[in-house]
Amino acid sequence: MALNKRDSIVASSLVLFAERGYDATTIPMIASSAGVGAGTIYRYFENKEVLGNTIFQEYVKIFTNTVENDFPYEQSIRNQFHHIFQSMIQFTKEQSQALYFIRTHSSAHFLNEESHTCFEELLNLFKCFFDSGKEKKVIKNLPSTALIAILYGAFLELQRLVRIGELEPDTSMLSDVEESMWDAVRLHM
Amino acid sequence: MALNKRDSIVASSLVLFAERGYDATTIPMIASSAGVGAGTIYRYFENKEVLGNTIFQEYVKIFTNTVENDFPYEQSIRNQFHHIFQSMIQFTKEQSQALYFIRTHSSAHFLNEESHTCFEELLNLFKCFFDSGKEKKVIKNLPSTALIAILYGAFLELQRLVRIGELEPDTSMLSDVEESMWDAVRLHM
Amino acid sequence: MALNKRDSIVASSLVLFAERGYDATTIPMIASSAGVGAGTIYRYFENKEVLGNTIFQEYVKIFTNTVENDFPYEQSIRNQFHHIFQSMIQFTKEQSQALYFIRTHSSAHFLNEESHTCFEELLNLFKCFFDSGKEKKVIKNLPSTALIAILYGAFLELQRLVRIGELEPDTSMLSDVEESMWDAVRLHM
Amino acid sequence: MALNKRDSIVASSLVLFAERGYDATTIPMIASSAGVGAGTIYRYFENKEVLGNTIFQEYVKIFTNTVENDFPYEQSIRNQFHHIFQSMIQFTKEQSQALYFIRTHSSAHFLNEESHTCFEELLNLFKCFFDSGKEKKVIKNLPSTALIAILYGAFLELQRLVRIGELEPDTSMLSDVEESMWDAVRLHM
DNA sequence: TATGAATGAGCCTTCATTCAT
DNA sequence: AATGAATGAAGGCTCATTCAT
Repeated sequence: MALNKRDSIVASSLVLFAERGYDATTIPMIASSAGVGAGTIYRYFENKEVLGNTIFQEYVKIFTNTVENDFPYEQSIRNQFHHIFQSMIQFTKEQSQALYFIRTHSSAHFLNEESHTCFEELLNLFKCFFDSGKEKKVIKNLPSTALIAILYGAFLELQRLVRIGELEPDTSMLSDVEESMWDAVRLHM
Repeated sequence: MALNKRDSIVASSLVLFAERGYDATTIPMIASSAGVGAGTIYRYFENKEVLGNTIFQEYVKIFTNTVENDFPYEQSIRNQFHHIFQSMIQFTKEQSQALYFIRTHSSAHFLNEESHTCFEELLNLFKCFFDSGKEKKVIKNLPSTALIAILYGAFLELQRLVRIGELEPDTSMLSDVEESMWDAVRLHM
Repeated sequence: MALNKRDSIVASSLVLFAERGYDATTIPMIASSAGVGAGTIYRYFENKEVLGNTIFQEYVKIFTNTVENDFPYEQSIRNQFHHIFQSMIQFTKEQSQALYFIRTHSSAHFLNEESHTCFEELLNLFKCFFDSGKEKKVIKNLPSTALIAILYGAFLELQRLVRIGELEPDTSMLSDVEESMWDAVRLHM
Repeated sequence: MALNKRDSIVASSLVLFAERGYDATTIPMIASSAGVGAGTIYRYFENKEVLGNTIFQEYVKIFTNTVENDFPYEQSIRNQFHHIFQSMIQFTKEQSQALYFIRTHSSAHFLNEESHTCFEELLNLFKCFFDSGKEKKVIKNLPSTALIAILYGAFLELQRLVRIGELEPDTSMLSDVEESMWDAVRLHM
């Protein structure tokens, strides 16, 4: 926790935004949780809205990078799906609060154009994957947005369970879940 | 809209809570939208928190009832799944705002014990279904909480797309989605 | 002091703005001086800036009306001057703080276009008078803005003395001052 | 502008206080305008209030000295008046911001006893002049405070016009103004 | 000596809640 | 029972002031 002040503010904000939501989180809460004065926050972020957008974009980008990193474009759709699923798990592990924050705020009123674009880019990654999968007749012929919703929605809800301690994310369970979600999107012949 | 005042307040609150979120909705907003004086709301609800919890519980119960109603306990797991899926769609159609409100507020900071219990009961319905399905070797051997998360999470995310107009909920698409989600949870032999 | 709330707020604001200046006067100060809650001020004025502008315009208009009222256009320049001087004295008596507030804030940073226009109209009254006086060769041939400055500036400073109790505004002194100021602007042949 | 730091702070403060007013001028503004760190200001002035008072007194004293300097005690009242008027013009020219600052802050809330005394001393100069003039039956028999108000008030208002560019301070206009103000205070027989 | 990051008191403003009507 | 004017606690934010470097 003994990071520099900016990181400390970001970390505390993320946790509070995830736990209570942006609107129910006050600047004094963030300040005290980050161990800084309320005024200090304004040395790093113009205002609360900018803070919210910055954090949103920062973590969406980390998520996007996690998925994009070493993406096995040359391999089978199933392997690509495996990569995506593993990326989601890895991001969840490293940034347990971040994914939940992104989920609960991806259409929040305070998000600006840039944040939306940033989020679209993430979704676009998934879209490309599903489109190529549909082309190869490996993925169900549902709208890509729907396929993303199924994968992303299910994953987020699972992640919520892990967060609140209702689900133990051991390897075997995770691989079962991966199989379940693959079953959901793949074309059964 | 000429309901009695209480219902009018509940209806208006639901819409506003769904559209703007609980924290960003003010009592005067609700009052003016419900066509009553601000003070009147306090004749029916002790305070904003009670109002929020009441609405949450009310609609979760309606959802629960929709699923429980005419539940085909005697029929196949697949038929039971169909019933559940149809119930979700029906509830979505009838109470388009309600499901979104429940989704976005199911772990809101203002919810009290009773609200959480109420929500657990809804999830428990699904749990029972999945448990019996697993027993009969028709449903994947994943924790029921995980299966619920997959079904519920995916459905909610899809519903969000419909809400924002990104997805057209025609019959054929819906039946494809049902199939996809059944694929996700059923045991493939 | 038992006026309605709006008037009470206006009256208190005027006194405080005059005594401490707009920037050094806080909303809580006004509220407590007016005997209302801080929030109440915002039922009557959108914000502090609007409050400042409203008061400025309100009193400038009263001043303007005081001067315009029964203006003896048909009479001699000297009589017109007498009317103007008497109007200033009357306004000062009735609204002792107002003139000082106007003086100290007539180029304040918070004034909007409308306030400036309103003030220009007041100055224009004087300008017209001096212009007609110059035409008739009764008033010195100085720019009207300068003549206004001399009359208005001197009067304001005198009024300040009365306010702080350094000068007793009895009739004979006032008529001497009027004579002095008339001497300042009239053309001596 | 490469003065020592103290002078640089004083000069910058004067300009900002004159332009924006004491209350609307922040310490960081002064610091950046003076090219020093914000903390440095506190090496030279205990706090903002002390800074304000110091500057007020400093410039009032310069004004006083300008008037006192080479005062023609031996000459006629008219000549003395000319000296005073010329001093005011000279001070205005050299310290254009200072006179405006003094004018707009001469009864500011932050001024302490010493500042008021200092200002009184300036006024006292004028008082002595008018008293001796009245004794010699050259000046109107008005209270000296009133005569000062007329001279000083008119002059300040004129100076404001020059400042905002509404009046061109050429020699002929200035001598007309001097004549006008002399007419205001002198005894007409 | 000089700095500017950090602080927190206090500002303006909003809004849940009360209460006289 | 219903209202909405009034309230004041609390939020976001600014800025005079301090202090470690």
